Amino acid sequence: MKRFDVRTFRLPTKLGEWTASFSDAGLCELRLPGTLLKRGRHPGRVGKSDAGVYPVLKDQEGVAGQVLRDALAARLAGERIDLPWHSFDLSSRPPFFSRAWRALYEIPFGEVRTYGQLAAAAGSPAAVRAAGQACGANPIVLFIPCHRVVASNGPGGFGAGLEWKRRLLELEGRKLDS
DNA sequence: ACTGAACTTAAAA
DNA sequence: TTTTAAGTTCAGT
Repeated sequence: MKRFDVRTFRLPTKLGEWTASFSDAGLCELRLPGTLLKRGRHPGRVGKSDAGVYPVLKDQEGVAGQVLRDALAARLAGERIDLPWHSFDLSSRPPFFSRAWRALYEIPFGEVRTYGQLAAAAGSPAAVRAAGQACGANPIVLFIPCHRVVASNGPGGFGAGLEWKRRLLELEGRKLDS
């Protein structure tokens, strides 16, 4: 069976240069400026920037590309914009992660949940640590809102750095504290 | 095949 | 306040 190819693009925004990857099935990765895909797991982990290696996503890259550009710009401007779940390509991911990401997607704009609540929503109430894993492994930052999950006692962690978690929550009118 | 760590948590020591 | 056990996945050995 032919393996579909993945095309990666840069997306310059008012908040730095993001990176997006598309497979034939849809958006399979969206990461923050200054983060790099760590092979296998932990996309979004901090690493050397690879800005410049990929072409800039242009309007003529197709509907999916335009939709993503517009949605990203809108979100960074504070608008409540979501992308349809079916536009993501989350194939071949471990079962619990898939359920956790789906549960993340269900968290409304501007609201937050704890890792415990996420684990329960994903079907395994005791898998709180795994919930953290799933957040860290989230391939589509922002639109699968792993930034809306905080620890029961504090802010919790964030692969790309807590600065980003705070920034993304502030875009939704939330302060990262408690 | 095992072990430890990972964006945790609640309860026990 | 510190320690521990728990569910899921992956990296390292």
